Amino acid sequence: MKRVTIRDVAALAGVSRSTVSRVMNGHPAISDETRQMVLAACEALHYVPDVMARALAGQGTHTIGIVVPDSSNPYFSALCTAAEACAAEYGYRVILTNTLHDPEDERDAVERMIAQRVDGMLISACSPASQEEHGALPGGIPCIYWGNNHGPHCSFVEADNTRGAYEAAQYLVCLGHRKICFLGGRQGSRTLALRLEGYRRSMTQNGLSPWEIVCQEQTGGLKDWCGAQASAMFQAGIVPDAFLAYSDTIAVRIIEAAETAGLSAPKDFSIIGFDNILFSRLPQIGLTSVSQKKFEAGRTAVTRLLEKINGGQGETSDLLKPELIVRSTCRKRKAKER
Amino acid sequence: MKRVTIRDVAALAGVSRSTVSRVMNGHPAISDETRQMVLAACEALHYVPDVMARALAGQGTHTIGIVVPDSSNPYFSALCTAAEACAAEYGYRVILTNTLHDPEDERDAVERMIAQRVDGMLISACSPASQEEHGALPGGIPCIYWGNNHGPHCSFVEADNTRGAYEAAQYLVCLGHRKICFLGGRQGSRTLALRLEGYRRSMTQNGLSPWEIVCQEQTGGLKDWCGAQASAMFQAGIVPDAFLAYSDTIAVRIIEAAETAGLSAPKDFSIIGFDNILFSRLPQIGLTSVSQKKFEAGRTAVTRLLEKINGGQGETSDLLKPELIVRSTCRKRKAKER
DNA sequence: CTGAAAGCGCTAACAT
DNA sequence: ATGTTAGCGCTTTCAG
Repeated sequence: MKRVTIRDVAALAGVSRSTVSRVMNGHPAISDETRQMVLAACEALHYVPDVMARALAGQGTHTIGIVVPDSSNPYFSALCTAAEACAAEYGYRVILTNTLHDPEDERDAVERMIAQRVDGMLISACSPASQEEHGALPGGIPCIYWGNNHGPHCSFVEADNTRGAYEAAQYLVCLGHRKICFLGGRQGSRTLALRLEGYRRSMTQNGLSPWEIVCQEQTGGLKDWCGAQASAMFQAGIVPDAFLAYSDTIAVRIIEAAETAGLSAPKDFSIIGFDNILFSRLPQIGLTSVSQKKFEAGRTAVTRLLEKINGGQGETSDLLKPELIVRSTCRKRKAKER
Repeated sequence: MKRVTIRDVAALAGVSRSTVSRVMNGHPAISDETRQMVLAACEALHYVPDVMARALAGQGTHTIGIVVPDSSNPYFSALCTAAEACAAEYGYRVILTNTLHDPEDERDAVERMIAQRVDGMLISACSPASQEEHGALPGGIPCIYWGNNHGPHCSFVEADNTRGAYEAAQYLVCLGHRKICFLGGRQGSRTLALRLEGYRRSMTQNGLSPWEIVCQEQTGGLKDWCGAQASAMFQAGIVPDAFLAYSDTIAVRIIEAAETAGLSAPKDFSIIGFDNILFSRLPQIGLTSVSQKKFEAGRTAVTRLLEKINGGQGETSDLLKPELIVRSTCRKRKAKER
């Protein structure tokens, strides 16, 4: 079955190719009669305009590129799905790449997106450094950064992480916890920096000392690393009053490690995660978590990007207010326990 | 920053455009000297060949299209991520669309993929009917169907659902359960049909009567629907010995509904899910599940697709053997309980 | 080994 | 209101 082109339609309808093109693009100056003819021909032939050719001829591609570290991570998965759905509403397609947290892959991905002539990009960089490295590349093509790992001078949509971490930490302090351990995140991540900032502010304000366990390696499985750290900790008999985990997935790993060591939350320690991903709400998990409003973030990012694509100028920045979803992994520490 | 084209490179290197093209494509008949020149020029200009133009000129797009019902579903999310990773290894990009289980969206998606000139497609259809409807469309472009909702005469990669369901049901029977309820799935889904087949075979073999609760509506949230069914059931005081849930996500909903009604697994009933998704392994869930080897499925599908793209003929079919992952949502029913 | 020229499918002035 | 004519950036015979 050969590809059906605009010529075929033109031939069948007995008009010129431009006329067909005009009909396809809703050009006003077309007689109703010919429009019918053409439409009928399209129908008969199952004609679908070739996006490549169209793009080449100067129209946009109606495609937006999404670059994320790992779309199987529920957090990104939600973001991507929301974005895809929102983009589809506006007639945009989405092309997706995972960088697996590798700055080199990230750079390649951005280049390939450009080669693909995406009309715009949604990027969640590995780190501000990696973002700045390829920041110049898009040259003109609109770009919104997702999450917090971006350098200065660019448009972004991010959750207010500092505030989220601060409020979570305050909550733990109010519950009477004093030895509060922040666990997880990769050194160099701005998200991490922001969350640590909120955490530290709370610690300082309450006269407590920060206790931070952060991954220094730049590649490899962060979750596994964190799980191992937690295990080691419990094995050594060290149990904080509470954990502020870098993410829900990490919180779950910590809880897992704890179970193995015969401990559990909230009995032996309280724990809060970040992101409020899908399974945190399961009664069996009931993880108290700082919610990032992923769906809203996905939509906002696409909306902003589309604004830019359609001529919007200037840098935009959306700071989404996080929300502490209280469930059942934290409990009040009684005075005598301290 | 203007787009840099092959002319710019040609000009800088002092050669013709064809020569640049040859270098870019690793054509053998090129003197080392000119190759160096050209490569240097590319480097200097940050030249990246335009994928659109290249596609238009007859080369493939090195893009594969993925059409799934819902990529935020952990099952598809895993599949997509595996596929994306595998495709990337071979230098292929991936473009993704969610159909949200709407046959019309599905058809549109397939058409758009064709318009995008994808070199091949991975499709997880809503139902065999919807697949057959657009089955003719791809006309020549290679296509692998994922999962079980495909009609006859097409290449596919699927898990052996019948066997999986059969073995799961047998396991429940061995545990001493007799009132075993199959809950979930959408009428018309072939996956459902296959699972039911396995379930029924086991029931019949053991002289038990099937008890099936299946969603008849063709759109809308399946998970919510199932949750509601389970709630209604518990509210009415009906509690099976065991559930065979259509999927893990549905199993979790059932468990949730149970908790609300003051019941829990495996105390009050046993339950097995399908898919062994990410969170089923969490100790807090510990859901016994029929594992679908999603990662392997993703890779196999891409591999087969690439074989086809590179000239492979004929229909392929991979039936992946499922595996029952025993965790802690099932228990032996004591004789006196019967 | 390299260049010139034709064309992939479509759009966008410019004519008519 | 419609047809004509150039390209868009690249590959690919076909000559040299």
